[in-house]
Amino acid sequence: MVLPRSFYNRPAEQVASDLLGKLVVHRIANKTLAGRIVECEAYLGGDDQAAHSYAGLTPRTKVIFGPPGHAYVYFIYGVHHCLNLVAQPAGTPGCVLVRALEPIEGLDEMRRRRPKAKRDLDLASGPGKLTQALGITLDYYGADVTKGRLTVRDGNPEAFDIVTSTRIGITRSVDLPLRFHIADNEHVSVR
DNA sequence: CCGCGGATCTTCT
DNA sequence: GAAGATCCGCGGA
Repeated sequence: MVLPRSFYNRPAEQVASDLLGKLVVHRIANKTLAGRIVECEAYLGGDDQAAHSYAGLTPRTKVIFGPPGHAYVYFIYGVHHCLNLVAQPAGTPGCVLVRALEPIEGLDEMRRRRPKAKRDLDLASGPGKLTQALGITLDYYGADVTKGRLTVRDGNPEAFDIVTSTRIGITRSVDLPLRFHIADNEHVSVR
């Protein structure tokens, strides 16, 4: 079942924690590419200086200030795309960076899209890797993930432990405990 | 195994 | 101008 918009209409850290175990599903070129979210990070409004929305409402960040349940995709270091899911009600910035997926469906196609991945563990174990593996680009900036080709769905209901830690790769607001990942999962980007 | 730097686009100072 | 929510290949230990 596709997650409803109400799922995202909550504080970003709550959405981030609850996104663990859910599936990111992309239908492209008659194929279905799907991965289980094993790691993500919340980016907040207010005092969170690491959040892109901290710069205010700009053409790039406007989707973060918009209604929940949409994709915020951006291009970084001239090389990589990163996928975020917008949380919290319209007018209140907040989003969740999807940092790592465990490949579930369409492995052959993912391998084709990530020729540099030596092992399946390298297919989607990082924010730039997973967008390449699933074929997610700026075309999905602002896309509604409650319908269409890119969606987020319920996963296997098996239980797992959640580990909370500080976020990775940022230089400001580094001490906030806003990174969440599934315990003992091999596909997490940094262990 | 570890550390360094290149890639080369977008946004902001 | 410079830095950035990254990844990969190279060289050295």
